[in-house]
Amino acid sequence: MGRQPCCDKVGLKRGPWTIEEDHKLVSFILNNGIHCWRVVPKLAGLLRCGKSCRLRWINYLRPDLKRGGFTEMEEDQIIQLHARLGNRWSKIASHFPGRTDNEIKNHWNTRIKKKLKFLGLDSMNLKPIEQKQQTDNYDDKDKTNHQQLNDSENVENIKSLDSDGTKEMTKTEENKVFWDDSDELLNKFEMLCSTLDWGTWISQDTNISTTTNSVSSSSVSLDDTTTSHISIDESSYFQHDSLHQWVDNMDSILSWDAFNPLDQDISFFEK
DNA sequence: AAAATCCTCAACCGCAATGTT
DNA sequence: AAACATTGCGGTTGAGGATTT
Repeated sequence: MGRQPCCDKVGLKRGPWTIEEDHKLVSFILNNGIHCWRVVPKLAGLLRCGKSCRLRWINYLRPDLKRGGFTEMEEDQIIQLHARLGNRWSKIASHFPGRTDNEIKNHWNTRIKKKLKFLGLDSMNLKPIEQKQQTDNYDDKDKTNHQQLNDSENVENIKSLDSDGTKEMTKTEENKVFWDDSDELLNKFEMLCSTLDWGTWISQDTNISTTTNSVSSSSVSLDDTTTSHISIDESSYFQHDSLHQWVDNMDSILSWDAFNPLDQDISFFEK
C-alpha cells in the first residue's frame, strides 16, 4: 500500500501567507503550544496543511528567530561547517541559534557560492579551481562585482598562502593547487578569511547585510525555562505593524510547558 | 519608460526517518 | 513485525522585486 498524503489538499490554501493567517497561527501556538501539526490548522482555523503551518512557524514566525543578514563571522562559520558536513543544512543550522536551515541553504546557494567562486575556490571542497575556468565562468555582473571588490589582489593571496602563511603551496604543471588533508584545508581557509577583508566586501557587495545586521541582533529573547518572559526589540521584530503591536501588547506569555494541553480537544476532534 | 533579465527567498514537494498502534 | 501516521530534511520552484538593456 502506498503512503497516504500528509493531508487532504482539496480546498487547502497554498502560496504566500497573509497577515491574518500569521496572526491565527502565532496566536494559536503561543496560547496552546504545538502538540500535533496535523491538527494545528484545523484548530487554528486555517485552510492550510500542517506541514505548511510547521514550515511557516519554523522559518518565519518563531519568536526566537534571528532576523537580518548574515554577518561575515557567520558566513565564515557556515563555510567551515559546510566543508565538514556538506549539504546537511539542519546540522549546520544547529550551530546558529535563531537561524533556520532554509535560510542558511538559501544564503549558501545565492551568496556564498558566488563569493567562493570570486575567490577561485570550489564551493564543494574549497579547493582552488583552475584560473581559466574561473575566468570563463564569470558573467558580466560577476566581473563588475569583482572589479568593485578589487579583490584580484586577494585572489593572489589565496594562491600564495601556506599553512604558516609565508610559503607558496605546491603547484602542479596544470597550475592547480592541491590540499590533501581536510583539517589543513579548513585551517588554511580560516587564515584566508582573516587575510581577506570580507566585512568591507560585504558592505560593498550588498548594503542589506550590513544595514539589517545593525538592527537585528537578538531582537527577541524567549526564556522558556520558567514563567516565560519575552522582551521585544521594537526596531526589528515582526515586519507587520499590526502583528508587532499584537505581540507588543501582550502582558505576559506562558511558558511552553505551561500551555494547556490540547490532548482532549485533539482526540475529540479526531473522532 | 518599458521590456527583458537577473536575483532572492518563501514555500512546496517527495522521500526518509521516526513514532505509534 | 507490519502498517500507517507524523515529522524532518534537502532539493527545487516560482513570484515578485531589483537591475540592466
